[in-house]
Amino acid sequence: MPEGHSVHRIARQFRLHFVGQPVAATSPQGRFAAGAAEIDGRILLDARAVGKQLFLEFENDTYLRVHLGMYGAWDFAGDITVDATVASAGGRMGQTNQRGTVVGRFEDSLASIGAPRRLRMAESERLGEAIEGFPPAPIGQVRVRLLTHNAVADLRGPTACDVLHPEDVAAVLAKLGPDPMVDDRSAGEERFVATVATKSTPIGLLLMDQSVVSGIGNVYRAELLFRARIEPHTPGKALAEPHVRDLWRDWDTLLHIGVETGQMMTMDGLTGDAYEAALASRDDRHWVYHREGKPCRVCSTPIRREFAAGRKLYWCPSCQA
DNA sequence: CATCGATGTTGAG
DNA sequence: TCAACCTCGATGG
Repeated sequence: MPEGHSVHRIARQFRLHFVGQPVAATSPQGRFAAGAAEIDGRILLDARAVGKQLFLEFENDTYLRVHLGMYGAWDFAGDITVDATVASAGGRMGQTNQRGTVVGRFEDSLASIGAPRRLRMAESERLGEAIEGFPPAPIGQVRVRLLTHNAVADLRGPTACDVLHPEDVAAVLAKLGPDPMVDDRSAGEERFVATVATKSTPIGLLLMDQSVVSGIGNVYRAELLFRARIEPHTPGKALAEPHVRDLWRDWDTLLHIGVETGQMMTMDGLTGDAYEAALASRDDRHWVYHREGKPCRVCSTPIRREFAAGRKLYWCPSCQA
């Protein structure tokens, strides 16, 4: 269940360990057999994320486009190294076995390693055997397996997984708003500011609209609005332009932090005991997200929650007045 | 063990 | 507006 930062980290993992290699593509689950056959054996040329979408570019103008949606995840195994930024952030992305290979789940850096925690016994045994050899046997419903001579990536549960050609890729990209990791910094900001200024839609919905800005999900939405002290129902066009610019720049900041740490760090402004306490609780490390009824960390007013477009929106009615 | 809900999107009605 | 998609961790009995 990633927001944009996770997908950028996945793209980086593909760049580090798969780009430049011929890739054997299969669909152990069978549901993507035809698509896998199209890319099977081709060299991976590039891996890029735009918002929550991942584009793997193969030879012959062939792209694999993946959107993880709500449940999707990539599992990497083989000679996958934990990069320095992950290690320094205390991330537990991968677990090294005796032979120096790593099995890591790439939903985000804090996810459990190697296998779901509640594997059936038979699956645990299979996994144990699999780690000893390479490649490991696929576990569960693997939509796509991408395999090089020393690394493997398993995709499960994606919302979207398609083989595309350049014109299709262009069409997808055309529908996406700016991504601070992709677009030129000021160009992205100008696009975002200009779009928001035309919309009467509440800013709380605009931030979730991938055609307005790419990569923001429900957590970052709530946290960005709190950090900016903006009332979520405010129409976009009613916001003062400097505030909209600040929103964009804060998204740029949080996204870069997220990509480097693998965590949705939104309380970097906290210090001392409050920060430690927040980090100690994995489920309560944000300003307002998932904190309905709890006292605002700034003013102690109970955090409010409502459904907006089918998603839970959290905010402090006092700080974000 | 059964049930629920989730960091998301699409398409039907 | 809402169900479907599809997976798994959290929760409760």
